[in-house]
Amino acid sequence: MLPLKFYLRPATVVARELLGKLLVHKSPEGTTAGMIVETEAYEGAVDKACHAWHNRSPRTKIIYQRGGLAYVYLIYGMYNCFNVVAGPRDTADAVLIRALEPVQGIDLMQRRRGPRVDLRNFCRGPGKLCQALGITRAQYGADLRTSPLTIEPYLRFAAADIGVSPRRNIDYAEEARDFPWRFYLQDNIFVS
DNA sequence: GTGCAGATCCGA
DNA sequence: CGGATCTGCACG
Repeated sequence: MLPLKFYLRPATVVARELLGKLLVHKSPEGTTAGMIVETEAYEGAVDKACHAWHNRSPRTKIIYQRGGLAYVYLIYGMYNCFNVVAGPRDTADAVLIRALEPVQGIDLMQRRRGPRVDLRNFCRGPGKLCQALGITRAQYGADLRTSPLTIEPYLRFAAADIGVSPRRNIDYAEEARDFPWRFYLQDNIFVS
């Protein structure tokens, strides 16, 4: 379990430090887990790409809660995306988990993703990893320190191993489009 | 009430 | 490159 303090920092800091951590989901069907290899930070105070930017709605209210909770939303009517809420209460920070390296529960991931999908594509993309781990909006608001959906320490990487780039698919976000807030493990084949 | 765009994925 | 499929929000 990561200490609460880990989460009570800006999304840009948490996004970097989540790399190499283990995302674990203990579901009724079994346990699946993967190492976080790609993240994106969203900071609502200054970030037009953030769902909570000037927008406190039933869907986004969790982003204004303290860090360490799960923000899960439905995208394009079909896929779930999983975020880690960051920062203290009344900040609008969140970290989108974009890709995992599968670690545990490979068989269950295969069943959830389909028989023809190969290991490399189990968790390469925010929608795919939610499907592989069985994460849905039922986990909206889950406390990542006490619920079946948790994040654990796993591997540590040096700053030189971490790549930085603009975020994906936010062309609408004007100047925020170019913020270098996507973080990933260089040379990891599971990065999207 | 209606219309539309979205932090995606898959298959042609 | 287009279609799937649904929700939140703007508009009126």
